Amino acid sequence: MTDANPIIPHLIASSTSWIEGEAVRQLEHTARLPGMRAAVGLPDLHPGKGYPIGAAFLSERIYPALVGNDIGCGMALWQTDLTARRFKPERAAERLSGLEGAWDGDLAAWRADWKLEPTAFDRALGTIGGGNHFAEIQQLEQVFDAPALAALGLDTEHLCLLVHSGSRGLGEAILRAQVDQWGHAGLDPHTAEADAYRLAHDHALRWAEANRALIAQRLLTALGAEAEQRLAVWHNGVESVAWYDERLWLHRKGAAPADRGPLVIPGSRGALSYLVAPMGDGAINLRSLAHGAGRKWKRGEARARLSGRQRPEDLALTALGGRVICEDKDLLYDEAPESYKGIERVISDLTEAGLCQVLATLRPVLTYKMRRSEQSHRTGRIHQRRMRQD
DNA sequence: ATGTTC
Repeated sequence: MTDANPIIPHLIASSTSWIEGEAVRQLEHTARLPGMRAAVGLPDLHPGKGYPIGAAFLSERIYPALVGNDIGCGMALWQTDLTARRFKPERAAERLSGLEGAWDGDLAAWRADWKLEPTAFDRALGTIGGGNHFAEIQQLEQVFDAPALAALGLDTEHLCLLVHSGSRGLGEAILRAQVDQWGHAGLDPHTAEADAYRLAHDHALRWAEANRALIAQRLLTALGAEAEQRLAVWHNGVESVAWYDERLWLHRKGAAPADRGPLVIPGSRGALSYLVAPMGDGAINLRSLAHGAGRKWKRGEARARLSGRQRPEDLALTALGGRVICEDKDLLYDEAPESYKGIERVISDLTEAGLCQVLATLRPVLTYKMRRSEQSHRTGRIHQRRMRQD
């Protein structure tokens, strides 16, 4: 079911930027959905499961499948009290483990602080998850706008912590219930069904935000550090927006909001991240910016392509000198810098289009993705041995 | 992306 008179999607990328054909086809297909009013592909556009990632869509209807399973996924930045001069990455790495398991703190109090209802997925509160999610200690590298940095409460002496995670199994369950009941048809916003989805969606936004805060707290506790949150955005979600004289629904799928002040657009583990200030009125970019470098290779593809030239231990230390904790080999390869496009081009596409300016860059120092417990480590080896025999 | 795996 597609619209007879589709709107023309706008792609924000210079002519020499490489965008996968499949991603553009998905963008065009999505632009044909009924009620679609505008569609934009950002420079990190890449193929997703039916719908592209790195895109924003303005529509008369609400499309849960367009938001995807990781409702509320986003980035939050803290300034820590760790000083860059004294920080010892190798010692810090030794202290970081166990963030995959359930938090042993007072979950009820945490839920109350964040106005969360109990869910069947609360054991995952405070866990990073897989895919491109991470918690990363970063150091401000180059400052282009010192007053803006000071206004944000950031300084170059202290290390930052950037957390990228989402709503884990909760968002997945919300999407699955929608697709089971309604397929991909989308919801009329003036219905009880739409109200029910919005309620669950908005709860997942808060859950995801609370998750990022608890991840930060657990990591900082392990390091004996304290921090204050400076920036927080989500890049998967749908919201009601006043668009000229209409009320429409703005879907962001791997698209950062450009209407909530400065934000960090992270590169891969082997690249700088960019602290940017959005610019412009948001008309051509649907009030959205890229959410990262954008995947170049599909998940599951990287290990075969890379393992001949890079061993897992090579990937544990990046070109910029950052350490990476990731004891899942497939994940380590999938998230290797080579699996991603260059963040520099993504940022220059945005700045050349007049959509943001760079305030500062941040260098990755220590990235935590996942540590295996002793027990699951053994299980993993047994599993691998059995697979080899098959 | 996913208490991802039957």
